[in-house]
Amino acid sequence: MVNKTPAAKAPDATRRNERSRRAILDAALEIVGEVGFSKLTIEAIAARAGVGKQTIYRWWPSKAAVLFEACMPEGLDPLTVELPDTGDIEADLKTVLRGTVDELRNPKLEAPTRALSAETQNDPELGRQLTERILEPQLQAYVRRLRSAQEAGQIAADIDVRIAIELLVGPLFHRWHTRTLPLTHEYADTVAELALRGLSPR
Amino acid sequence: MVNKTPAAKAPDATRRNERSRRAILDAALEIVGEVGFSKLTIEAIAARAGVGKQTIYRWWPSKAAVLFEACMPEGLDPLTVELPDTGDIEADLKTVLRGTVDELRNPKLEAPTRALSAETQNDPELGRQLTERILEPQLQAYVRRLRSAQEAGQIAADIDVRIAIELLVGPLFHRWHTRTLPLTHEYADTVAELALRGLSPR
DNA sequence: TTGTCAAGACGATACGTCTCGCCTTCTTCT
DNA sequence: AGAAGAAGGCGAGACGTATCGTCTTGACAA
Repeated sequence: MVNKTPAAKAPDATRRNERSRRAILDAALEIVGEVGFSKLTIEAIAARAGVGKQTIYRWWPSKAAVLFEACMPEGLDPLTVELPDTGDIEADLKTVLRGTVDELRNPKLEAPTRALSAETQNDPELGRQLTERILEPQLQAYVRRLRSAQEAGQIAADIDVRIAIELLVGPLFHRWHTRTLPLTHEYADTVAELALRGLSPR
Repeated sequence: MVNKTPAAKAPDATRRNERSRRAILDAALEIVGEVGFSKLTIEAIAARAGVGKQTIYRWWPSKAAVLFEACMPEGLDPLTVELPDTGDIEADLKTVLRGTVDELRNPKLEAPTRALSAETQNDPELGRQLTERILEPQLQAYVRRLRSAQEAGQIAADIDVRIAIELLVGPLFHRWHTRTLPLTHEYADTVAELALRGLSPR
């Protein structure tokens, strides 16, 4: 048996229409920015993209999956994600965390990003894919940079770098999720300073 | 003008049926636990609660609002939320963070909690209410406990306690949101230790 | 008398499946 | 090589179902 469900014949990806694919992704991004995720419907995407509904259902399992692909950087090799390494771990982390703040505050990305973040709570499989294809490559870049800092003696050698990462980015995402206080560069700097103080050798 | 929309006449809360209210909240919790938030419908709640749909629409603006009220502790005075203070800030924080981990891992609460967390991303007004009535009272308890630690010289006096809190709970919620690594008591302890190391006086 | 209540009818909307020609691409036959 | 199918994605939209939020009815309680 080839397919999990014998009735489900997989579509032939080699015959796929790239123009339609792009039109769908662009339409989804436009609409979610205009009216929000709850009013983003498959029918509206199809209408704006000038596409049949079946063309969407054929290639994506949900509107969240469409939005996910629409947010994916296209030709970007995940392995190219790299953090700066000037030798000064504090300066480098501040640079990166400030960049994260800028991305989270980017008005063009906010609607789809929040929609996807929300959707991962109720759709663990989507969350798994998002983690694997977007989050994990970035975390691996952190891992490499923090190991480098450990070898330089700037971070205690016995610290689990995965936990170190969460100490750095957790507070930023928490503030973004809860919208309690403004997410600023100053905040990123303070978090970097305090976290590094906790991570440095005694 | 009394109402924002003249046509909207406010219902008379004094004549409200408490039995129906409880049946609705209980039904909502049951259903979201069984089939998830996306399949939680107003019609299903009304049917299971033995209630007319209008009785739900009359008192709540959305299914998320119903779930929110269903998750609210009933007779609990928010001011009574208090963190332990044994004088040992590290031990106390570990106790509290372990409790948070236990709550986040509680199978009965997981479905509604994730659903509400997701909904706050796309509904800022709901997020505001959830922050005000659930999150903020707990944060205030943290503020009091951390100020006490500052007075005892266990935490640097020049640190913004709001940021200190985010350093403590941010990593926990980040792991809960992303489901990357297991959320355990050991993790809570490590976060408390590392964060406190960053917060302690130099 | 007034207003909530349970029940459910109602039109609107979006769902996901399907059917229909149209068109492109690949295969086969002369 | 060129013509004639064969296969399958495509745009369009009809279809039945589900849920939406509003509205109506009659019972009941304050």
